[in-house]
Amino acid sequence: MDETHALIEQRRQKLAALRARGIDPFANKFTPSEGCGEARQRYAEGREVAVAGRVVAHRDMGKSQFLVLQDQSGRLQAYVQQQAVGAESFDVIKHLDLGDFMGARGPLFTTRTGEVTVKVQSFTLLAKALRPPPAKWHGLEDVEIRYRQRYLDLMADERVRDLFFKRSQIVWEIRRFLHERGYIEVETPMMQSIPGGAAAQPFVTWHNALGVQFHLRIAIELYLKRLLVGGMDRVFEIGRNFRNEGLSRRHNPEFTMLEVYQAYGDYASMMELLEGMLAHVARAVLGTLAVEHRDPEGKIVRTIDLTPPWRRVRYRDLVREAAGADWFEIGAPARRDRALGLGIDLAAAEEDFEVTGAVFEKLVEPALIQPTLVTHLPFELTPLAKRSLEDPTTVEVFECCINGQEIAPAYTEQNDPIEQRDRLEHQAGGERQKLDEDFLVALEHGMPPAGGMGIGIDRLCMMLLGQPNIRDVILFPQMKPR
RNA sequence: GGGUUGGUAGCUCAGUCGGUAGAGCAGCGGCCUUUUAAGCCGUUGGUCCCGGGUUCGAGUCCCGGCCAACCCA
Repeated sequence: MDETHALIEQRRQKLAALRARGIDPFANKFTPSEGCGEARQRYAEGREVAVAGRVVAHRDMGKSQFLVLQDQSGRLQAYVQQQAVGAESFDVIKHLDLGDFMGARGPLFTTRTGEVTVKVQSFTLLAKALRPPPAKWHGLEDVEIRYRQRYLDLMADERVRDLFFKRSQIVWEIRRFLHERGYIEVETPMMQSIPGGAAAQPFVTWHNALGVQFHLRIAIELYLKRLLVGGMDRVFEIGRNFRNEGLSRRHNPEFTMLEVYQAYGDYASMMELLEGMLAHVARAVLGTLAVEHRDPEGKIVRTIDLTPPWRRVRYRDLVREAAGADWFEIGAPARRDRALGLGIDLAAAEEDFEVTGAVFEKLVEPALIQPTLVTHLPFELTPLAKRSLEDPTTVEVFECCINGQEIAPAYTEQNDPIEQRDRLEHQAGGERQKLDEDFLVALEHGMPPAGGMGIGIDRLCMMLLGQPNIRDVILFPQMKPR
């Protein structure tokens, strides 16, 4: 970031030299006939093209030069001969820097080595780069620069570009899948006076004109349910949630959530929706339902099979497998002791169900690599779901775990306004958190029975794209300010 | 918050037992009209993260700090 570095100074001098020769180093416009990658794909000997891109390679051969231009569609080599453009223009090309943008016109041909190339007849300098690009062929290794200056990471590493193109496709295919099934996409407030729908610390902000405190939303849920009340039977929203928590390999304070609600559905219909959706997305974006995760050396470390139907298993059965078949018979104090004996930190677990929850989180969830729908969760964990008719100590809920992480919880949504009020009051524990009265009033107007689901898009992308760190699927992950 | 590892040229990295700071790439100059990690010749470039200490002498050893990654909480 040194403003006076010699390399930057050199480029500034080149800029001044270009201007002195009457050349505008930042042209207003150049209209390509096609992308660089497209020109290469649609090769025809002698076809005239106009292409533009960043200069990512420059090979000076004396009286001729090779450049490689890169744009979003790919790369195309450009060949410039002195006799074709004249000595003066040739000298401009000769002193181009890596990172500069240029547009070029000319016919396509194939070199002796088989490379599709545009033979430059004329060119336009589009943008002079005043700073050198980071690396030529090893990509960018400094992770902090990769995240803080993601544009450098993107220009240096094709794999990173591909990753984020794929993320975009994943979100696009989710939207397509839901639209095709009659779900409509909505947008609801991110600034809420009473943040609800999850148990998490919110970010606080302030509205000057109203003179009131707002919170950034921690979940979308309560607003989408209001829309169910209003008659929007199939709705979804994809958007940012904010939770005031620490950062980790799998937590970013702002993260993208899909929430989807289906009137006259339940948690079981959400299972089918989820299985169908992820199978569709994997097929469309990856071309397979067998998602391969590789280590840095390229060796396959695991393969996740998304072929429906997925394993369905009860919460209690998984806990018994991990913590002993008699886990639920031994009593709360013994459970606590045994959990500690299993090496589980119970500092945050006050209630008995939280002890079991810690066992699930620390021992069960990380082992669920293949897609698993965990059902019959204890009702204490989820105040917004309906109780199971067959076992009232559980709720009609599933948590979908893949790749050792919870990817999606889904409920049969609570639509009894009286029971809902009881549950929320109990969870709020008196003064600690204000109730969203407006939501409860909405429920009193009648909400159809419904299935609802939330999917963490970032974690979904981690799973589909084989990335172990959430920051590698978020373009600009949260960093401590410098 | 704890543990581990790391911080050296614009980038990627070496640096042995403590003995005057290195390579490749990039840059600059030269040669080369089908190269492609082009090649060949020459060359510029350093607060070795910061501050102390030990020593005749510290990139290297010791102490403290900052920053980062990973693991744990």
